[in-house]
Amino acid sequence: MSVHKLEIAGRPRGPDTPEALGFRPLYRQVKAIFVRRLVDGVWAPGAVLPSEGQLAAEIGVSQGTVRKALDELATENLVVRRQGRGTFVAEHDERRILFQFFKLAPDQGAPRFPDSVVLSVTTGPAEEAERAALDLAENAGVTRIRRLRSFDGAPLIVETLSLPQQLFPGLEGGPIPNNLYSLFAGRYGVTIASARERLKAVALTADDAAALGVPAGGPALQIDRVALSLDGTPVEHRLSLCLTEEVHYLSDLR
Amino acid sequence: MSVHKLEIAGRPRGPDTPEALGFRPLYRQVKAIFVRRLVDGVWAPGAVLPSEGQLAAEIGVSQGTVRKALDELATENLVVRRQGRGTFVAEHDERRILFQFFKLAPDQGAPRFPDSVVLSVTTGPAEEAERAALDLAENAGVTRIRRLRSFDGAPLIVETLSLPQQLFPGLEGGPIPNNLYSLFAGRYGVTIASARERLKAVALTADDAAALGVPAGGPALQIDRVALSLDGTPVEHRLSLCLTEEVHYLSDLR
DNA sequence: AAGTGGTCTAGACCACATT
DNA sequence: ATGTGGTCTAGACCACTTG
Repeated sequence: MSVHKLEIAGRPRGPDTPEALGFRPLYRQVKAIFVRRLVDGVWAPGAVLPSEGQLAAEIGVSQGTVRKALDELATENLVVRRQGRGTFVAEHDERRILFQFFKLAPDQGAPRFPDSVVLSVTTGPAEEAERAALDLAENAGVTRIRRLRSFDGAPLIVETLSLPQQLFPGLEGGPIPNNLYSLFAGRYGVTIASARERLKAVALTADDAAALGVPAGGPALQIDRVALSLDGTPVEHRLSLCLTEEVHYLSDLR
Repeated sequence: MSVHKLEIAGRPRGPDTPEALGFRPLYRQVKAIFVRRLVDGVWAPGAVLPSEGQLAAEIGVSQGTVRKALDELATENLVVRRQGRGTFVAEHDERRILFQFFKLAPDQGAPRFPDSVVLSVTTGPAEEAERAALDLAENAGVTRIRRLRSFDGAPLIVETLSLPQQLFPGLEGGPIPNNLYSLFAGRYGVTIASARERLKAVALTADDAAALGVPAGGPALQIDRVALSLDGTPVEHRLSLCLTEEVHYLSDLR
């Protein structure tokens, strides 16, 4: 059993607690403990967490406090709760990615995952834009993956990913699977937790148009994505160019 | 004081409760009561709700149950909670719209709200696409607003809104403010609660290009929005065409 | 000082899944 | 039957805002 230093030990907050540092509720401290376990891989994707009661007893708080911490993790899709079964570490299976990270859907028919063909994998020093997006040092290196993604053989997306070499060493050596986030988690212990996408409409360059097999100059949806890991570090930059004749990007505003 | 029929009166659920209808927690029933009050305008935008304790006493449940209902409403941005002050009905002020419903932001500089110039306001029978989007009957009428939106006089968006005449009678008569959602709430008692946007990259038609003051055929971001009211009814269809040279659409994936 | 939402606890019981 | 998460309650206390 591990030992944790909670800012507040037992029940009432002592008046000697430094109040200048701002108030931090117990359940957030507990949540931080859990996030740490996810980051460290103590709780690996797919695994079952101990029950609420066990966690409460271990850490020394009430079950309700553990519950509130787990509820927040569930809201952030880091954990999945299933009544009667238990609480599980979220996995990057195809379903989840389709739901959470892949917002392009066919105008007609059910959402699905495109096939991928890798066009090239290269390594080199990070460019200015990549360093900015990924928060890298000046001498950092990146691995770049360029690939074409299709529905039933019809080219849909041509995209270039930039990944920090330090985080994903040897990536350029092996095969590149279609589901990259699953690879990141399984081989490198890096869990993608969130992403921010910036969208523009652009005219296709000759190069990109050729890759997609369409005339140059036509409109394409450009998606500039930065994906963040569990601890908030940017770990992937991805520039996608999408043909949107029979496909759209879905954004729910709530 | 109003009277509510809760499926379960006191504390324990009797075994005679029809279980085939599925389980519906108390706090969701309470939440439904609150939503009804919002829909009916009993609680108008900007107003303060009674305190948790008062609501609990009135309805006959514990404060914790009221709290959970209010928490969900707060998550859905229907209500705003402020510690020490109270719980307020959410308003469609410019800040909220900018944060929740306007996802276009300048590449450089802080997010802001564009100016609008109304190009035309017309009424007529709903077309096929409008009926589908707004779930209208075959003989229903719509009011269409076409307007140009700009940053500092630089045209950014040309858009056409379609609104059910039945919901917004007389809309074509008066002036059209920049903040439509505020008008919907104030004049028609219709609160926009959520929206679904479908994005594509398209080539500008001669007509749209002329409105925007750019050459025809250039790329534009097409945003097809359907906005839903509190009770889930589609109440607005909006087709926007945006120049994204110096602006992007922001989408957070979490 | 008083009132509000926010946190934390302890305990009871319900719904769900598995054994 | 057992174990899990989910709901509901009651009460205490904390943090924040206002008079």
